[in-house]
Amino acid sequence: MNNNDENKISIKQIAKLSGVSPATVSRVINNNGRFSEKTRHHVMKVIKENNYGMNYIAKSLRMKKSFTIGVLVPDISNAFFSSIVLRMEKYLYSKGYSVIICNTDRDEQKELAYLRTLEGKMVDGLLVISGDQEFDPSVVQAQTLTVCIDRKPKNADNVVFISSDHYRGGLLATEVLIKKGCEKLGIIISHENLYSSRERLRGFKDALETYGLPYSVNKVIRVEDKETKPEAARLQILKSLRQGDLFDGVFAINDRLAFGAMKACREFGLKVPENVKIIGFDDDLLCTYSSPSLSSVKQDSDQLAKKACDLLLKLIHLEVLTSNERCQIIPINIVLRESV
Amino acid sequence: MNNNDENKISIKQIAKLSGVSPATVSRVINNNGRFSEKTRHHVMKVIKENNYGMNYIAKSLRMKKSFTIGVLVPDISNAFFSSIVLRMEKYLYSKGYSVIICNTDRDEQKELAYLRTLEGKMVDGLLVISGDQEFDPSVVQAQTLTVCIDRKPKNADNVVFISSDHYRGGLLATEVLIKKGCEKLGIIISHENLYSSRERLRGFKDALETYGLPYSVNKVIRVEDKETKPEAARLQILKSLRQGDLFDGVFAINDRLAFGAMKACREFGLKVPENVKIIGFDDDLLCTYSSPSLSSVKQDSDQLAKKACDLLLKLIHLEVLTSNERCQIIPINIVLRESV
DNA sequence: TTGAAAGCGCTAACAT
DNA sequence: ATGTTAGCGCTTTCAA
Repeated sequence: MNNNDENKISIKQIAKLSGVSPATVSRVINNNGRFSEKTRHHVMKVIKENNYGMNYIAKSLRMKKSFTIGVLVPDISNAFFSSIVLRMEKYLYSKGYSVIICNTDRDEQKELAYLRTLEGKMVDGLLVISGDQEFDPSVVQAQTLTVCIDRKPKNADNVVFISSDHYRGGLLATEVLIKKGCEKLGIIISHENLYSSRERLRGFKDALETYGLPYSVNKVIRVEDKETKPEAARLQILKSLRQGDLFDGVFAINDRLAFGAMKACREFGLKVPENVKIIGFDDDLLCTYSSPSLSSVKQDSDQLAKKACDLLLKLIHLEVLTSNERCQIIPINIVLRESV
Repeated sequence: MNNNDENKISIKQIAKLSGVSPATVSRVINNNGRFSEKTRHHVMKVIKENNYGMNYIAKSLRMKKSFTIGVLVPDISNAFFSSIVLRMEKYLYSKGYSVIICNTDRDEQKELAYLRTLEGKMVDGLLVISGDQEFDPSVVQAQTLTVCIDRKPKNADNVVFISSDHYRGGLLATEVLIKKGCEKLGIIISHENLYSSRERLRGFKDALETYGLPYSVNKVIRVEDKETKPEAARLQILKSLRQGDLFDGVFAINDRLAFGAMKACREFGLKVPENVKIIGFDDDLLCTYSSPSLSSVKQDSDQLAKKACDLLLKLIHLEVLTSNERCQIIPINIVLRESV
């Protein structure tokens, strides 16, 4: 199994060693027919013996296809994103594709620069996960196949869009709080220009309206965009509480914010869930292990990832997608725990 | 800014449009000298006007250099790994490299297959993060430059090794528990063939010895390798407790296990930290937000990532490394919180 | 069923 | 300072 050859061997050399032409070797490797069984056997033997490995760079140049997918993600260290990327990588690997990972940092310039690089590396497709602003397909070459996850494309025509039902998540989460008796609700939110954040907020507002609870701006607690950490949420909530802005229910736009909120309430002397009920979003693994355990809205990241990859592969194989396929909303689930 | 060209333009065409040769265009693009300022201006203008973008595949084939680094990681959805990968990607991007991410799933076959693919894609180097068994450099071509993080290379000669001081982490964590008065310690551990796990365990044992606490096998609570989730830890700890295996201090090999242990103790009626003190490893963001907050050993993932990349880049630039550089141990920190 | 040859877009040696 | 040319390793047309 030792592959310690200094110089990679090429198809040309395999051809010479096998006494056939490079074309035939290529046909054998790719199982393209037009060779005899006997030839196949012999060529394969030589390939094994010499530990030949395909040079995908040369293949890519010739075929204008890199067997590589670019994945744009704001920040891979985010638990939800990394779980999606994990799924994508596994699925795409099984289909013969590699994944180039691009942390955009929510920086438009970096995103743009990365797109240029990815084009230069001839990626066969783009998976765009979340990110500020709508994704503008005109910044990539028209032939660049793209699937957006949790991020609206500017021009839905050429780009596939797939998303969790964030609106419904916000709606149901808020409804849970209301049905548990909460009357003064707060929402804690960051990254408000994110499509998913806006949708969750919209769900929150609509729920309030449905149940006749007046929505007023002071119920929205905003956390600086660049501060997605629980600490920022903790401070903001504490500030609100100290200003006399009391609430008996909090919908946190994500679990990290929820953990920060829980801590703030505890520090302020409020008990969860007795005095204030809290629900988060993303169903982080640790929701079960906080005390009290945290209720949360769970996205089906497996399905999100798999569907996105499937659709991209269909595009790559030049299949025509129905308009239903080009825009899909994946249902969410509510997981109730002690915090409500 | 619209880049919606259907056909990418090549150096050859830029050359024709500029009235110079392809070689000159190449020189201008790569700033390789041997062209006049006037030519530069003109060529650059044509490049801008026609929205030329480098074809890195062709460049790679010619230069035998892909400006791409392969990153092998057991599971990117692990918080510690993803934070390292985030750092690596950012740093390498700033140096002009892209990152192909490979989840090995701790599966030797998948790892091997990926290595073949990466070689075929002519990656300029390999960053290997953790993983079972030692990394065997003989499974890759000799010229494949490799840096191992938290994973021992089988033959230290050709591969750079860089790791946190897991041994010291285990030692200090255990010491903290002992100094806080614990006398019956337990360690909860998974993935015991991981270099890092073994080192942490070794630190635990040595601390016990140093303080004259007899080490006996029943203090080691093992969690199935494939079950790294807190739930498995919770069940194992509960089982131990019910068997009458009481302890007043637990060192968990990672934070997830610690969270599970904390929950188990709570369920068994033990108070943390009054009855049992707990310390974890990795300093997950949520250590601060659990209740009680969790003490933990913090690895310097930023430095780990940066050093690993720096060393790899040095190898790529054919710099000779000193033996000190080829094997580095990064110090850890203990973060004490309520759980002790 | 097989082979010869062209060419993907780039760089680098060599020539001028 | 600039151009000519060969060739990286592969696939694919065309011819046999």
